[in-house]
Amino acid sequence: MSSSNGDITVKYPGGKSEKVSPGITVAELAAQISPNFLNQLIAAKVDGKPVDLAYKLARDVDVEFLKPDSEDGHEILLHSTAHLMAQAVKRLYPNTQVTIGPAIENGFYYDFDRDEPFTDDDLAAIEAEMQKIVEENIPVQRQEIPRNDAIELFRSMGENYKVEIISEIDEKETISAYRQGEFIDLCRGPHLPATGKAGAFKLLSVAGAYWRGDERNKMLSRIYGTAFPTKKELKKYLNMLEEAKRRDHRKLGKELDLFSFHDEAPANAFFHPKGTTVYNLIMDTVAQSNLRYGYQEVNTPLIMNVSLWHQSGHYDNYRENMYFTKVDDKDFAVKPMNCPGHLLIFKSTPRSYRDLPVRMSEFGRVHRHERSGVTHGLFRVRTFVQDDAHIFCTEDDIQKEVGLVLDQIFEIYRTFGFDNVHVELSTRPEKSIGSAEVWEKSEAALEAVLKDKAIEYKLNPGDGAFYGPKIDFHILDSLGRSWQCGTAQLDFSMPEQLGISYTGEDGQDHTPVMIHRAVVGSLERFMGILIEHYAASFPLWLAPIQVKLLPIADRHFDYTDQIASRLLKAGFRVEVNRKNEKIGQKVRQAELEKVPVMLIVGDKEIENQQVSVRRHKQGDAGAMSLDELLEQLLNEIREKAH
RNA sequence: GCCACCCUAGCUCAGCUGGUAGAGCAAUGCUUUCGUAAAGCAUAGGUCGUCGGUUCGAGUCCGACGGGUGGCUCCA
Repeated sequence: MSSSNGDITVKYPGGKSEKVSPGITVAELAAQISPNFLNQLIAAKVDGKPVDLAYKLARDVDVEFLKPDSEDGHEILLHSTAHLMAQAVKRLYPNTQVTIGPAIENGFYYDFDRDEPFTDDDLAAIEAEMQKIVEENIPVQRQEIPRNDAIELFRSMGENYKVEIISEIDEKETISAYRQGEFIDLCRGPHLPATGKAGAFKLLSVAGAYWRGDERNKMLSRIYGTAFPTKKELKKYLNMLEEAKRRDHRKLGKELDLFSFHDEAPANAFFHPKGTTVYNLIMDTVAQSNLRYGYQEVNTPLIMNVSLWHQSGHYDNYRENMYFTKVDDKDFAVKPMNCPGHLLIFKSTPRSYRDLPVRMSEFGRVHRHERSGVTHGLFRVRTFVQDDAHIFCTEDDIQKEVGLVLDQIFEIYRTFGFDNVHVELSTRPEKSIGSAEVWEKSEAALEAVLKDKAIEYKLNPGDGAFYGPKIDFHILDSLGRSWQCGTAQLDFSMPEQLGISYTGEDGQDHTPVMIHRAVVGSLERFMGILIEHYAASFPLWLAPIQVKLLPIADRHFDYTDQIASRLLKAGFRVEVNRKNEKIGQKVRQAELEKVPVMLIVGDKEIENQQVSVRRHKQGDAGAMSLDELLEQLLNEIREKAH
């Protein structure tokens, strides 16, 4: 589509355009602006498609130049660094087969097939070899190869995985490979123009991974790494990883005596007194809120006859994750979810439309047998308590009820210091039950709620549960990590399955809609998230020990005890440090324990009938009377200040 | 479940190529009674995850089991 004089038109994102001769490469185009500009580029997008700098323009196109600090550019940088690593691996370990090596969020990986899997100790050598290849500054060249030639090429190199991949590529697609020196890899591209363009990189870990993620396939050896345009950015990322490690709830949980794990009950948390305090505070916060939002709390058995689980469908769909037991020769199951129990309660009495909506909540302990390799601290355990609830209502109530659920969820997240929440709406999956009409209606209802409340959300088409669409809530913690916690799911299936009904205005029986909802989800997991979010420096209202009293010398014990007992009576969680230590050491201990308020008591305080206040991480806050302090602290707690 | 790595005192960790355990912190005792992130001295504490094997001899080598850590969707 070139113009009459043979030139083609190139349009840039800013709206500017120019005419150039066909056949010009992206690099040449950039060089016209300035050689220095070209030097900053690593690739480009032509008509929205990422291409190499060597890409030749043949017709009128939109061109966007890519630097490595853009999102698309960074992805290319990561991908090229993966190739760089593969080249280094092939140099060091020639009888290794390469498989795939994509860019991922925050990094890249490459899977290798090798008799001897890689260990952490190999990483340094591979990194050094990568650095050498960067210094060699080898040009990276794209080659388009006819299908059969490509198969022949990779077969002759003994790269059987590549051959397998090629044979699965769509007939219509062009097959391309990228060569850098002696290394050639099947790849769609684009890539950096030369290895010298690689930024700062680091190899992070090795892991096993199945070929194509399928556990029936061979286990390959995967190396993870990351790369950034500059050393500074790499360092920033590595610091963030260090910070995450420092905040790891498993580490802090042990250090601060919150909980422990034992071989006698793998992947099940034992909460110590301090951990139990935080755990109960989370539960109380939700329970209080539930009351305000019109929920009625219930309590259902842990173990129920297996027939119930046949009825609910859990036996067929969830059996692998359930615990079973035999009592009096009858088969029972330990509940993995609370819904069937709630349905039994609903069913236990005749219900009228006047009773709806029924909002039934339970802090229900569930047991799920997670596979041994997937458990992780408090984040993934085999028994946990859900702040579960089920709302039974009519189809017309859906919008209003879901609206209330949303309000409550946002309110509670704010209380815990999470202001940044992502919302996702998932719609009908391919495998689903229920009529198209009901699905449309309920999806529309959920969407209407979100629009009505002007909540931004991401749509996940086809990601809903088989029984209904859902809204998921992800909170962002202080390190910017995202955690899925709350959920609101519509369910048209289970009420019918268990035969629950209410009498309508028309005197007929109707099946109510059920909304499953959880705010914090798993209390265990939420506590883990909270620990990492606050780095265990909990706000006053959540801290397991709120006030630590630090007498200067033994003769101050009596006055200290008086203060302590007054604080206890006012409802505070208090400890006194009676060790034979200097005040500096007592302060240090209290700081390490992350106690929000330290009270130093000595001769001066006794004489003035005061306490000297020190706040965690802030330092000396001066002396004041106990009454003054109490007012301050009680106020802070009432507001649940962060 | 699968792959790699790890398991030594309450905690964090030393212990080289096998010769039968060590530090710091914590704990306890004594001295000290001290003003906002570590006082001094002393004492006690481990069948080196469990079981089996190799060896004259195993924390150390081999195997099984238990527990843990990082991974196992992100498709050349």
